[in-house]
Amino acid sequence: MKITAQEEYGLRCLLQLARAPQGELVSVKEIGTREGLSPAYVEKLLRVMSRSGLVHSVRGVKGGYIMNRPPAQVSLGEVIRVLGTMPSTSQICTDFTGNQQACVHFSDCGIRSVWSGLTNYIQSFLDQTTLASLLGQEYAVAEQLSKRTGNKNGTNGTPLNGGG
Amino acid sequence: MKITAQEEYGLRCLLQLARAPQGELVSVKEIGTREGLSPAYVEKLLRVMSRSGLVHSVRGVKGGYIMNRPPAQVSLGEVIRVLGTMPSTSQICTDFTGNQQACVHFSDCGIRSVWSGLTNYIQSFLDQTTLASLLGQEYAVAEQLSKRTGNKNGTNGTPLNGGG
DNA sequence: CGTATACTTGACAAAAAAGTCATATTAACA
DNA sequence: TGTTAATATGACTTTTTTGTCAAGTATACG
Repeated sequence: MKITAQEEYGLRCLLQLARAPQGELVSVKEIGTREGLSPAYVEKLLRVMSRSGLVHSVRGVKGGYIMNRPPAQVSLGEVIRVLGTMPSTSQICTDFTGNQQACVHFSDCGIRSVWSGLTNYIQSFLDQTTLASLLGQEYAVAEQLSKRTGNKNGTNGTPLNGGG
Repeated sequence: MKITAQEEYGLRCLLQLARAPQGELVSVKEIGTREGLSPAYVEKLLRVMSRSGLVHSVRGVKGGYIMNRPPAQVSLGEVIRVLGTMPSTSQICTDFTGNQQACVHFSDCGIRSVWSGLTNYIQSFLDQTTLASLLGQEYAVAEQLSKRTGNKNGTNGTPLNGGG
């Protein structure tokens, strides 16, 4: 069970966009500097998200990337599905390289059921988490209000779980 | 988010041992045949589990592999921790190759908290699932009873989730 | 226009994971 | 005690994933 590099770094880059004031573009170079990643790599990750409509890009001098939807309306599940290789429930076992007979046709294959159960379980966690919540509740609220008050910069809130 | 090959195939091999009648050794060759995997690969996977005490090996002519504990007393979580590279909560971000400043010291790193929350969430699912339950409830019961009745062969039961 | 800045693209290089092989060791059994 | 069947091990090859590069295209601005 593993979080892939593409998911980890892709999410980091996306959060940089999520943190930017509404409507403001952020350049690849800027994100690279903030996250300590090479611009070429950041570019690659952003491109994946751009192609799937998660972010929007603007070329040319003053160009950059920007989120297509506000962070409160994007779930982690969506991001991970775009960046990663999370198997959809229906794909479980279809790319198994072993004995398909033993896997698909016999009823004593205990694997499919756990993997699909686990996958659903994880998806439900991810789908219930929005990017805004990752930036802290304060930020999420600030975002909602920003359209009215003009206060744009959320600093930090309570994390989901005090990890170390 | 990905289930690694080692986890997938390692678990399959382990389940073959779990299905074997109590006290009976199963050879690598036999497992390979049943799962459609090469003996060399099965060997490698079993070795990992052997070194960490999940299974026991017996060399020589009538040798083979056998579980160290009954399937009802082994959790999926334990198996996955042995086979895979699930990050422990404390490791989250320590192997991040980017800007550690941005990750560790700033409070606006929303990553650590989600990853550790997600990791805990997954672990709790895995820790609550025993190998016996993967073989179907009937089997789990049969196992418990086998010491008294001598009925050793559980066939199949209801999967956790009708995946496909 | 021309130039500087930024995204776009596909090919490539490096690293990690997956899977194989040859060889050594152990134990049963005739 | 020699043969056979099995595990043990580490080096090796292949495949996949990560990450880089160089050349191209679009846009702002002087």
